[in-house]
Amino acid sequence: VMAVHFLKVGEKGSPKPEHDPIVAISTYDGKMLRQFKYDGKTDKHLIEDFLNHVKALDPDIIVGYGITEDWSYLAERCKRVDVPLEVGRNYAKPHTSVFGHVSVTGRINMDLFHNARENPQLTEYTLDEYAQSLGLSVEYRIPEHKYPEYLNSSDVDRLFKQSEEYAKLVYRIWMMLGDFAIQLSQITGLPMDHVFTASPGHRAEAYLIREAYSLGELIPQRIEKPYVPYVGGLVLQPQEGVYENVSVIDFSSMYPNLMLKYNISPDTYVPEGEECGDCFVSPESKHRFRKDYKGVYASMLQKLLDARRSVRKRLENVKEGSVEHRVLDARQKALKILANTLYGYAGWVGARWYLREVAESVAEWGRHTIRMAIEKAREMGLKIIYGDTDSIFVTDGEKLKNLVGWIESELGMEARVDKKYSRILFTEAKKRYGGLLAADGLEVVGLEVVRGDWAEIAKETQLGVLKTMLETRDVSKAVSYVRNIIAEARSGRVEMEKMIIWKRMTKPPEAYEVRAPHVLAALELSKRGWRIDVGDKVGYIVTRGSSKIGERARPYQLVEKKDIDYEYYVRNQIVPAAMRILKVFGVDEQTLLQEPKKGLMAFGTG
DNA sequence: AACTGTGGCCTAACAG
DNA sequence: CTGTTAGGCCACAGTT
Repeated sequence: VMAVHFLKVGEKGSPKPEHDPIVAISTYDGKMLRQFKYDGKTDKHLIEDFLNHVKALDPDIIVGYGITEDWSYLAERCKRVDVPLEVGRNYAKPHTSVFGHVSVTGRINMDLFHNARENPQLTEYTLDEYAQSLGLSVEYRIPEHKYPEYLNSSDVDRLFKQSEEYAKLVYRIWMMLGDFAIQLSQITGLPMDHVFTASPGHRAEAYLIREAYSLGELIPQRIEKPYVPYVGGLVLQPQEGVYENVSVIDFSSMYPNLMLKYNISPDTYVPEGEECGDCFVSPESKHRFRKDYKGVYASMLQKLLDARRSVRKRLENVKEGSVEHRVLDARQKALKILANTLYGYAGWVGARWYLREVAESVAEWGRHTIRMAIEKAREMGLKIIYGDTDSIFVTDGEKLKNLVGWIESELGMEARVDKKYSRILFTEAKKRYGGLLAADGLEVVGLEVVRGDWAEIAKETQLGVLKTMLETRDVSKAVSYVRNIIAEARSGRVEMEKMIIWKRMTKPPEAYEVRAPHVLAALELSKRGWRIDVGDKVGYIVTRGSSKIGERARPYQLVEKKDIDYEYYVRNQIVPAAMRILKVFGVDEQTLLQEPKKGLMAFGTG
């Protein structure tokens, strides 16, 4: 395995291969750290040395972060300095293959960036942020926009050092994720360097192709089909309030198990007008699925679930932390992800095995199942607080076991008490609640606290309020807590970072028809030479003025503290976030907006 | 002509 | 994949 890092420096904005030579290439193979440096005149020699090193080392796997782009950068540089980019085993150049992946003939070319892109929690998608999300600690780094400054200073060695560290970091990450990639490749049949690049849908499809082949089934062509929406999972309306001792019953892998149980599959579906003597019939649309042979979906799921069961069994007898444990754990994770993907795959119009009736029937049987469970729970005298798709929130503890037993014996579905809340708060909204887990800790679902598009100051306030109310139920304490934060904000005693609102770009800035705040901020950035890509997160701060909010939203990099519109943050961020919780206790906005009492609390935080 | 309120629409982010 | 919530823009209608 060879990990590689390319150090590129853009004198004006992001580096361009047309005029910015490669400054250094660092490689690490677990033992040897190598670096090829710019000689001050041309990058011809460092590229040649690097290519010779690759030839000598002859790695099976080349791994990088953003290496897909690096190869095309290197290709352009090679053209300019007249060096053939022979890195493949047949001396071929890297070339584009499927899913936008770049292949190096004879070697496995892994781009960890594609794995990072799958993690929606990341905001900047830098290697450092990605490493941190995997639990690796990262020391101070020179930020990219300062590279040119360092390049022309006596501190240039720190830049080279950093590139070496990056190569080592990439290697370490590969050591953590390699097993998972190998397992995913083995199960799906996708080449290993495609598994991170391919979407979950393509991964499921690769596996289905294997399964169909082994069953002697024909593989459907990819044909454009009309998109017809269908109804999904059932969500119960919660009653606003605080509840004590609430248990959550979860159906385990509900959709996969339903597909298995009713043999729901494109090849077992009986179209309208055709005869079927003995079929499973979906509860609402009356779609029919034959029983006389097992469909591709069911047989794929059967294999996945059986395999996972046996892997988990083997895991019990393997020492934690050992290589075998790591490999097995990676395998059971890969198996679970694939099983859970199949329902989404069935409803994806681009899928070879797409059939709306399949996805529709799965959702129907899901709603049917949960309705039956709710009905039974009520019959048993249990109170239903809430439920979403495959879970029900129930009060009381005694009869729970009976209910779970009934679900397993009468509905033929696996279910278990997943968690217990000692106290839980519901707003009038679905998919938004917070509670204290009996086991330990606060859990927040759907509320602003866990959303990425609210300013930190608002999220922090809401978390404080929620915690206070769940732990002490002391309304006046929560109110004075909010009043103090409002006072601090109004006097500008809040860090600027806490005022940034982040939004992800889903198309290029010019393509938007509505001039929303983040769009205008993105346009301003790109006007100033920043490159804004689809998928990038744009951070903006609302500044003072009387025009529309959008026009006052400016990229946080360009805002000075004195320009911040603190009143906007009070009215549109802090108060709404706090009110979401406090409304439940009858507090109104005016109460929050009053001056804080000049008691100990008010002075305690100054 | 400027202002205000309303509802539809666009957009994003979450739950499962 | 669908279900759900929510903010802000924008066109429009009615008011001043």
